[in-house]
Amino acid sequence: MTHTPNENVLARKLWNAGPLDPEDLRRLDQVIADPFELDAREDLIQHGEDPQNVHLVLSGMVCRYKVLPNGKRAIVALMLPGDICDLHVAILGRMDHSIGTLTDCRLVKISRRTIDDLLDNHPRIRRALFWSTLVDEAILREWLVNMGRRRADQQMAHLFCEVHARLNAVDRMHGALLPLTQEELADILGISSVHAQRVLSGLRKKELVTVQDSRVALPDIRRIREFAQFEGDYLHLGEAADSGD
Amino acid sequence: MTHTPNENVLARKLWNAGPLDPEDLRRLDQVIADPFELDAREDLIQHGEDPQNVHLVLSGMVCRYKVLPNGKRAIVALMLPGDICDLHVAILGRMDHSIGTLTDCRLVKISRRTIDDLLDNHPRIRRALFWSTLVDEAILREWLVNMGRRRADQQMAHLFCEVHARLNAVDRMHGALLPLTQEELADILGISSVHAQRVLSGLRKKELVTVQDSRVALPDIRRIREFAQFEGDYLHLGEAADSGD
DNA sequence: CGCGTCTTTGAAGAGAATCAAGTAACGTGG
DNA sequence: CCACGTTACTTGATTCTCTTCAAAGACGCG
Repeated sequence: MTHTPNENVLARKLWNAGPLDPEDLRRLDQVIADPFELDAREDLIQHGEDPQNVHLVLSGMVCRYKVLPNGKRAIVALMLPGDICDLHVAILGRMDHSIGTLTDCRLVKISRRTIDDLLDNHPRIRRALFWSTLVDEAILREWLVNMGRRRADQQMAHLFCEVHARLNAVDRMHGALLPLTQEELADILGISSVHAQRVLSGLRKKELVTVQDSRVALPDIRRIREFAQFEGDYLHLGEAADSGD
Repeated sequence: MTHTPNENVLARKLWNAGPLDPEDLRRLDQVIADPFELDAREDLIQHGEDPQNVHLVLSGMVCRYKVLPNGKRAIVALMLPGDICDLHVAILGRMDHSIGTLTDCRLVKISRRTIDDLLDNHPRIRRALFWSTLVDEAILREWLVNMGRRRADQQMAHLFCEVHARLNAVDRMHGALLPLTQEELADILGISSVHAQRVLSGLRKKELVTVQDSRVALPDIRRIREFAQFEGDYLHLGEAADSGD
């Protein structure tokens, strides 16, 4: 359907916003030319910094988080392959939160100059970047609804559905997702890790998820989507988000 | 300090992103030339629509909301004078939520064509619009933290502090804010209206807020900010957000 | 093996939802 | 002018979800 153009995850992600020209694709290939590796649980940027680079995820999982005065951590976004972590810094300046890896990652640094070039001289890419920012916002809105209005079990199921759909949009994946500890899961959902454990084992008992070495899989997408009241439209991925897998 | 350029609330808002040229200001004056009025509790756009216009708030208060299968409403954003309600539609297409007024409002419709013109041909305005989108995102992140991690009384106090700071950034206001019913307040905070009442009267008892005909005022900004653990940096307003009033 | 990290389970208690009544303020029509 | 309906606010009692504290089991690793 929306047949992605190449092996460049950034291009694949932005392709969801609409077709790009071969010239755009070449530019995007340059952008991801020089990746580097990072272990799990390392910070990319910390609150208050004013970094000169923007980061793109090629593989692995990265999160935005804030630490509260009482020491608790709130994870406010999950970045998957193809996601740009912090377009902010190119425009907003000082970081109002931190960014760190959850798993081992392959990443690319993009300079502010490159971002400015993409925004100023490549209208289709600019539009696509704007699109991805707006989608990020839509995801935040859904997380807000999720947190405020749903019980923890539905909320957790909803998160799984979302990650599943987002991974599908950049890379048809086969099998497992979410290499998260229960504490990280709790920090995303805004619940205690003890409760996260109980909720997760509840979902397992309902056979909505299976877990193998702290990796979650969804054996029956349709059923868990129904349970979570998951409506993928907010991801703005076209049919990709709606298809079972 | 950041002395706003004129009586145009859109220009004032965007001025927070950085200075604009006289030419930009003239263009923005054209944009808001033809306002219209709307009563409280009217929908501007509903979930699923694909509208041809974007809306700007000149006065009053507008909200984004989603309605859940169980009939409950979740308010996921508050738009104040100077805020553009739905840049989304110009880029994302189908609405994934609804937008409605909370109070009587003065608004402006902006056509998609105008938005495209601003984005394509006015680099400083484009940058400012991008800035405002990223600030909206930052606000959502803070709401998410607020909802997930703070007790309802701190959460409510935090909301009051935010609205106070945002109103100050476009228009030094004198006195009252938030003409909200307790049910609307509850729909923002993700709590029941009964609990909202108890929490509000708790804040009143602590003399952190005063209420007159369902309008909240903050008699001692410094004290309520401390209570709410409010740090205004996420609003990216420079000193405007930090000053008491 | 021992150590740390993560997971699992139990019991007690706080915060918020829900259900239920009752009060206050306001506009409307008789 | 008052009875009435409507809407918002207030209060109490009960129930539910989740937290906190505590401890024990599982797993991987030097």
